[in-house]
Amino acid sequence: MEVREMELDDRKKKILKSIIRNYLETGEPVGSRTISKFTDLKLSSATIRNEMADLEELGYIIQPHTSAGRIPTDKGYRLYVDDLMEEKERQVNEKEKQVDEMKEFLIQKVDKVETLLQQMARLLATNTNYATMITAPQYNKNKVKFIQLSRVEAEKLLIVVVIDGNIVKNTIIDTVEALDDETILQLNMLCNTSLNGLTIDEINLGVIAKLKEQAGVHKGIVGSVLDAVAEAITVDDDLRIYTSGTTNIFQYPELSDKNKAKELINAFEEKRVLTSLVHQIVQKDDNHGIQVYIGSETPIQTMKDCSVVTATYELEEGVQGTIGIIGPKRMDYDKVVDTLKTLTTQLDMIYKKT
Amino acid sequence: MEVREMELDDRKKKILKSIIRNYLETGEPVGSRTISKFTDLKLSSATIRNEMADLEELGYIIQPHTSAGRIPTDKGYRLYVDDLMEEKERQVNEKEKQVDEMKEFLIQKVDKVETLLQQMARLLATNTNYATMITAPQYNKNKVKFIQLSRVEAEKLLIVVVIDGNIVKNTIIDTVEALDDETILQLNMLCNTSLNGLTIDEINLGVIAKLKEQAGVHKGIVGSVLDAVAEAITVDDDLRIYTSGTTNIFQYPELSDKNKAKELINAFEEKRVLTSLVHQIVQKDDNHGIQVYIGSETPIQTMKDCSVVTATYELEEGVQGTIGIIGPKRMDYDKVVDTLKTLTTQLDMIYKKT
DNA sequence: TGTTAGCACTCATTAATATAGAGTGCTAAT
DNA sequence: ATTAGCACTCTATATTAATGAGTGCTAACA
Repeated sequence: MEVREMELDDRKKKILKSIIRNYLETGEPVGSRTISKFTDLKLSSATIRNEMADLEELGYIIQPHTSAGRIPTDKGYRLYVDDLMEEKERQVNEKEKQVDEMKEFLIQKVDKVETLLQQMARLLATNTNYATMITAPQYNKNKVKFIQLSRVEAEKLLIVVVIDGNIVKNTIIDTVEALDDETILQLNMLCNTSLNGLTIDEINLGVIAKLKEQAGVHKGIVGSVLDAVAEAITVDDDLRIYTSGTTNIFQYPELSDKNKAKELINAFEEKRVLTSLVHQIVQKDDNHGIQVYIGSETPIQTMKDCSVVTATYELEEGVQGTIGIIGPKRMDYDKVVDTLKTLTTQLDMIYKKT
Repeated sequence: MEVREMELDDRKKKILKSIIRNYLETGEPVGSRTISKFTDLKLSSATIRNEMADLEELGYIIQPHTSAGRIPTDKGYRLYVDDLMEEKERQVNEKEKQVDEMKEFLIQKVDKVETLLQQMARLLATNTNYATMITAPQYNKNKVKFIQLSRVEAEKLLIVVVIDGNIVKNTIIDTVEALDDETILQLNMLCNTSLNGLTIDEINLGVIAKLKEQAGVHKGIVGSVLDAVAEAITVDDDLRIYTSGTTNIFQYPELSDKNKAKELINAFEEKRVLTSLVHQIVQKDDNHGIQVYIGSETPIQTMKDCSVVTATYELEEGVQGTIGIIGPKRMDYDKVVDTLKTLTTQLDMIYKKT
């Protein structure tokens, strides 16, 4: 047997691409005869068989069992996504239709971001037939715009914080003693003068500690108020994840095994599991930070039989969130990436203009 | 053949009860021999067979196929729940343990009601092995306590509404023209004097329309502000449903058929579907409004193969919500009812005391 | 030297068949 | 009224056989 470096020449690539394409559609192992007819290479099945043997040796495809066709490995998918996949020449019609449908959704008065996100998730899910998730925007880089304290009961204080992007957060706290109007006014002044313009990150870091020290006569109250402010602006970022179409996974036999399905759907229900998909730091590129995780590449163990595609969206400067699409490894990468691009672009346009 | 009214005598009841008990445990059709040994009636299987034939004729049980045992019909379950079911003599230990576990959860500082509800749902789900849902409290009967308008940007107005139970709702609206401090002050006065103390229902009914008419110089702005207030207090009550353990249904073969499972889980994901389970008007009885829907009795079509048990809880006077447990028709009714009673009582205690 | 036809072989899927067992309904005896 | 006994039904399970898709390898070919 001749020992030499095996090359992934052009023909092999074409064959691999055909195999993957075919598998993406059917979900069945694909054999040499199919490829022989499928491609324009005019090669006999026997030749294809030889090439396939090579591709298997190179680790791009694998046989589920001895006398079956080949299916792509994670490595194969990776190559496909990185090199082989072409921007699909989708009919403009379809694209337009999709965008229209989206606009229709968006035009319905969605004052609450939450509603918008839930609708987006649903739209994406029905459009792609995969499971989707959208995180609420992270505001940590945004600045506090306005703080207001007001008494709602003798010993209860309402704290409202507005941050860039006009996100409102609030808490009600118990004050140990009743506060008179004068004190509340002072507290208001203090908070606004010292916290406005700071980002949430900055506030959490240490400003509060300093402020507490500086607090004069109302030391105790200032402390608890500041704590409450800090909490109000930090809390619950991890909870706000909207999902949809989780039951779409039943469409894909390779995922709808009872145990797998249970685990997967569970992950979607326990949304905190999904947080590891969130892009922590979003580098601004024109690709909307699209990332493709194939099989075991994904950060979530229970999704090792899936592929995950994530993108970032930006409602306003600095108000960003993550969109994720989760499907079988044989997901239609072209379409998904394309859809995500369209969606994020669209969002940018709609919201940036306003 | 003798024609006579068939009686559901005591022995038949005992047998029916045994059949159902047994079926609840195993999920398998139960045969005459089993019952013959299971009960203390000291009857032979042949006798049981005769009785079973009668029970079938009466519509309480049915044979899935000719040579199988019997399973209860919805009518059978209904009789069981209404008449045959006894307060199970659960070991106090277990009950205590359960409550303790619950308290442990509750003691963790759960300032946000949402977090509490989500945790409760989860706790219930793991405890019962069924799917659970909890609605956020409805506040429609509660009164507006406090309204505050403040300017966050030149032409943006923040509206904060606090209602009984210290629920805070807010919106930001665009004002057509910039408002000066004086105007805002006036608006504040107007809202507070005319809306405070009214229930949400009342406000929605017609107060706003009247107010708009009375509005003097700032007619336009008053209108939009009031609309915003109305919207802030109405919005999103239907969205706030927390679910957990939906994948538990996979444990029950009769539900884990792919299509059924898909439909069911979907219903849980599209939470609005669940709203029909909410008790619209809660009559105050010591049974916590516990209701049992068996099979086709349930208001939700997709759950016609399930049973649903609902109860109401009350965090504070007038702040009520619904808890639902959804499982197979052969759910452990005793345990579920019992658990719900314990939970709601416990909630009442914890929150009423404070 | 790369390509192809041909053939023996493997293995999953499907269908066909047999077997075992649970449970019933009915009859006749107690 | 109750029960033992038996023939009968129907599901579930295991066994076997048949089918066919697909491979790897060899030898012939351009």
